[in-house]
Amino acid sequence: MLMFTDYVEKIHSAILKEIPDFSMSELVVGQPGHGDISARLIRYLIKKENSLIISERISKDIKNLDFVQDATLENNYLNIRIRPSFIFNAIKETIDATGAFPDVFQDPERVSVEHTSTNPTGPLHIGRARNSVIGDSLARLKKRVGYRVTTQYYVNDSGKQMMSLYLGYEKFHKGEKPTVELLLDGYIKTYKYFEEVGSEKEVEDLMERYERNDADLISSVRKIAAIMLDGISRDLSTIGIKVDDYTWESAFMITGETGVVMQKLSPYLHDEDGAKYVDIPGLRKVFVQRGNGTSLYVTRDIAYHMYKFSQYDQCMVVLGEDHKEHTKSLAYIMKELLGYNNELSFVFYAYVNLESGKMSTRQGNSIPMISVYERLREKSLEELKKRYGEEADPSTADKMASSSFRYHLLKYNPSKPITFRWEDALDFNGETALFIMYSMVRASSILKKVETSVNEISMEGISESEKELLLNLYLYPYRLTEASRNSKPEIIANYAYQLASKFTTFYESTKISEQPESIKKRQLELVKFFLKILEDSCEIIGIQKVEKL
RNA sequence: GGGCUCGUGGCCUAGUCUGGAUAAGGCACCGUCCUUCUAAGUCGGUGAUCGUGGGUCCGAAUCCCACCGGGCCCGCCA
Repeated sequence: MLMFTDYVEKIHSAILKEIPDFSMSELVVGQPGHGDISARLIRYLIKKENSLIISERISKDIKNLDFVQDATLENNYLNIRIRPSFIFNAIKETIDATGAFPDVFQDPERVSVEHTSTNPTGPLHIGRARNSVIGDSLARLKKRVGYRVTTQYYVNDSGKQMMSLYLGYEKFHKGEKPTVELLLDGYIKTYKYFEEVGSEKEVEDLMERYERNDADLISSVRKIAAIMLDGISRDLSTIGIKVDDYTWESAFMITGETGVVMQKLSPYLHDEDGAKYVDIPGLRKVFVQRGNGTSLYVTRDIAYHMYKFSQYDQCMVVLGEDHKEHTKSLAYIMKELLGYNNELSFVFYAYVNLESGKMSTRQGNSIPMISVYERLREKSLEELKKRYGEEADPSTADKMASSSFRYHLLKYNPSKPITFRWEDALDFNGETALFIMYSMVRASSILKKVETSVNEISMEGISESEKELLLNLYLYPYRLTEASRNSKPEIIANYAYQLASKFTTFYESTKISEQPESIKKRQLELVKFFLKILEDSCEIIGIQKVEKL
């Protein structure tokens, strides 16, 4: 829960005295051009005879509030300007007292955010990385607003893909030291081989053995999976992502949890040639057990969610949009058939495509996340060398690459497909992480170089660009709330850019070092607020702080 | 064929949930600004009947219907 001085709430209360059913959503905050907060009155006044009198009365009430500078009626909008000193102090008091704006109150709710969970059959490619980037930012966002968050990776080490990976190693590289490259090569060859012989029997046999708890096989497969998973975890760590919990899917088979699931579902099971399924209204049959008695993805996923529900109040899962149908079945089974009331929600994202079409690990035409990162890093270092020559700091290049990569995949609405283009990914101009980092550097630089001896802060002669910046800083808790409520970390990505942009406008219009002392003091404070809040939002979206660019 | 989803200047996007004041940015293009806290930047300009056609409404990019185009799903795969 976020704690801050909420002027919107105060205005809302004031309007409620005249219009008892006035909705909070009719208060528009931070829309440029029309006042800091605008009250949309039209809906409530349109049918009323005495609308003019009511709106005048509201206007008068609002003007009487101590924090309101001015309120004007235009086209059934009441445009309200807040006194800059009140916004300034609202931010300053919270930062001085707690070191952050807004302050946060720890929520007792335990939240699990599951992301990535890609089959360990190859290195992380940029499509899957979209999942990781969204998921990690979502987790950080939920944490920021006060939830107790744990991130989860569900390791699929028991399905068909995994068995094919194992088979590929056994068939094409047995005896060699298993590496990511070697395993991947075997995996691709195996799928080609299936096509050639027109049968997948070999892998089906493996799956059956696996589910019958063949200890040797399970341990061999896990060894192979662990090699791939290590690679994926390493890739994730280069972009600052660390997962708290890894849960191995095979665990639910070994411990017999899938059997428990079948037992609990038994009243709802139907039979079709020995295979078991449940009927879901509006959807089709959902099979939970094969004819040969082995379990299916849904079954194991149910077991996994039973486990998660025992530990968390709320479970969120980031998934590719192709899993939508699956999650409908899962949600129905968990709630309606098994009676769980824990909150279960999903964030779906559309795939990242190439200009040449889709990516596929099996077909070997995917772009590994790490190669994009490396290119970004090279370009960053190159640019740094242009500016600093041999003094260029390689660790800055790491931060530029990681931040750029994450921002590029996060800033879009997840439901929109992305076409990956190298020229876009490697662009450092415009709406990019670099612009945001650059504004951070400029602010840090001011704080290092400009000083003032006075303590009194004057609001005199505050400019439009300063007011704009101040207002946008104040908007942060509203954006956080909106982003968290809708599980949309991209709102914070857009906010950070907008904030950086407001700062840049202010920066270009004012030479702080040349201002009279009491104004300089105010502006230095403003720069401090900016840096504090920008860093706060950047922490969520994975943009790292640098001192020099 | 059925279901879901996306369609906003030449290109990439925000806004759509919760309808409301001149549709907000970036890239590219044209012009402007570095002896002054970092020009990866600034300021200004050109450029959009918000896929199409209907409907609801005082009011539609936003809601409803139909159609067109792209993506995804419709396995005893995951």
